[in-house]
Amino acid sequence: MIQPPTTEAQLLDRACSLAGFSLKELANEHHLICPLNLKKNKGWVGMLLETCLGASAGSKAEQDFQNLGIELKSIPINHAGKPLETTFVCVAPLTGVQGLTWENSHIRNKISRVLWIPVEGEKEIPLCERRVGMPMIWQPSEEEERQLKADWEELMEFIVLGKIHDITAKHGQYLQLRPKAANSKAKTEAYGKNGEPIKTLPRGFYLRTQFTGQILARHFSLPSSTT
DNA sequence: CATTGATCATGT
DNA sequence: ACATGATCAATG
Repeated sequence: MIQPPTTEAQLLDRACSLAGFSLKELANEHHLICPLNLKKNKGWVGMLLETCLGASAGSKAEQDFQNLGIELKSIPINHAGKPLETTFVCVAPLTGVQGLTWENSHIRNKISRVLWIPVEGEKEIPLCERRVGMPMIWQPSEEEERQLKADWEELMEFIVLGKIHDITAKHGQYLQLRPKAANSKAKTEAYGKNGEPIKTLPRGFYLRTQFTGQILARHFSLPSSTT
C-alpha cells in the first residue's frame, strides 16, 4: 500500500506522475483488474486514484487527505476537457439543521480545497484505455464561494421549512440537490411542512458541470465556450 | 441505514 | 444534447 502523502507538494507530485497513464496501466501497478465498464462499478475510477495516491480508502474522514485539508475528486471529461457529469459532494443534512450555517457546514469543509483529477470519460473510449489527465488543486474564489453559499442557503431554507418535496435539481445556480440513494425506495428522516417527522429519499449536494467546467477551463486555459 | 466512491439511463 | 432523477457496490 502507498503511504499517505505528508505534504501538499508530495500529493501534487504523485498526482502529476499519474498523468498520461491509462486506467489499465494504473490498475495493473496495484494488482487491480480494470472492469469492462462502470455500469456495476460506478466509483471504480475514484477508488483507483485513491489507491494510487495513498488516500485512506473507505475512511469516514471528512476529507480524503485530512492532514492536508484536501479532498480528492476525479472528474470525467470529454475530448475538449469539459466535464461529462455533475460532481457529488456530500449527503445533505435533512434534520438537526437549526443554527447550521454555511461556515459550519459539512459541504463547505469538503470543497474548501479540492485535488481535481480529470479522467477521459467518453463512452467511445474503452474504460481500460481511458487516460488520466493533469491534476490541479483548487479552492473556491471569493466569488465562487459567495454563489455556493447563496445556493446552499436557498436549498437549506426548503429543508428547514419542511419543503423538501418542493426541491428539484433545477434549484441552485452552481449547487444542486438530487437523490443520493441505493434506489428510489430508500428513506431517511426529514421534516414535513408542519414540522412533523417524515421519511423521504436521501439527497446529496452536486456541483453542476457548468461550475466545474469553469474551474478546469480557468486552470488549463481552455476555451470556456464553443461556436 | 449512512457513508464512501460516482455514473447510468431516460425524459425533455 | 444535456440535465434530472434513478441507481450500483463496498464498507461501518
